[in-house]
Amino acid sequence: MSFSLTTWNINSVRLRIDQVIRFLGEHEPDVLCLQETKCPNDQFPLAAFRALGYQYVALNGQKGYHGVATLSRIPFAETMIRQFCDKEDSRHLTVELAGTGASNGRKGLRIHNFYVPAGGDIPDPEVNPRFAHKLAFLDELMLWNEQTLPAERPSILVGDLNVAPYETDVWSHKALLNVVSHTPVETERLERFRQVSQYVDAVRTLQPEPEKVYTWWSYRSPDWAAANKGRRLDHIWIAPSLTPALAATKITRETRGWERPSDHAPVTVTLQI
DNA sequence: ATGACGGTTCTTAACCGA
Repeated sequence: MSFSLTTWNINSVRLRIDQVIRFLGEHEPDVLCLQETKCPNDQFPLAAFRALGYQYVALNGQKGYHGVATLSRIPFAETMIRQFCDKEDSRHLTVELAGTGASNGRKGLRIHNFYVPAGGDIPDPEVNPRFAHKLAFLDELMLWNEQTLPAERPSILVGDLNVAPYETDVWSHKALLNVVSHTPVETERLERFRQVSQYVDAVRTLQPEPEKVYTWWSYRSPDWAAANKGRRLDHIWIAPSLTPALAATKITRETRGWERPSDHAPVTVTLQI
């Protein structure tokens, strides 16, 4: 059976609901994980998703900022939200898919949806509290990992991790070394977390370095497609037990060219389970 | 070539994103 999942930082789900619906109609992933929904839960545009068969919805939204949502054609056995850094912000949501575990003695498939703090402008935690928050969030992810033991159950970790970890994840490694999202203190933390948790970077498995791979292009670039000064900030990591099932990954760059787009492109993984 | 932008808010300027 084929299973596909898309992660997309939509930068306001209400403003871009028509684009989300268009994407779902064209690509039909089984599960969609959104970040930066910027939408309180009671204002989430549920009807549009239900009409396309995404009946199962888990929300962690707040007003104005951040916000994650997971929409699915497969029922959930469980949903979980964890707070990070003792803040009330909406940056995490885990769902466990029903029918993927207990009946045959296995642990169910969990999907972890994250929106890691952006980190502000100055890459110095001493003078920039946002960067300090980002580093603390990445440190806390390591502790979270020890409780969830992703190597021991089928799981997928996705989201806007706001870090471009490898040299060919940015348009210029040299130019961005001191730019938030690609500084060594961030990239080393993220890579350490991934390695300790034993997650496999699905996109880089199928598009290994040194190929340049991006998922985000700044709004400020006047000709984003020609300049192509992107970064790979959005990620899909799969548990080691799922790697034999990894069939395809796709970054749908064309949505960045739609009218009034998100600055992030959707990233999709397909597994043959 | 980190901005020439774009989102939200008890809006009309401030804040945040990355």
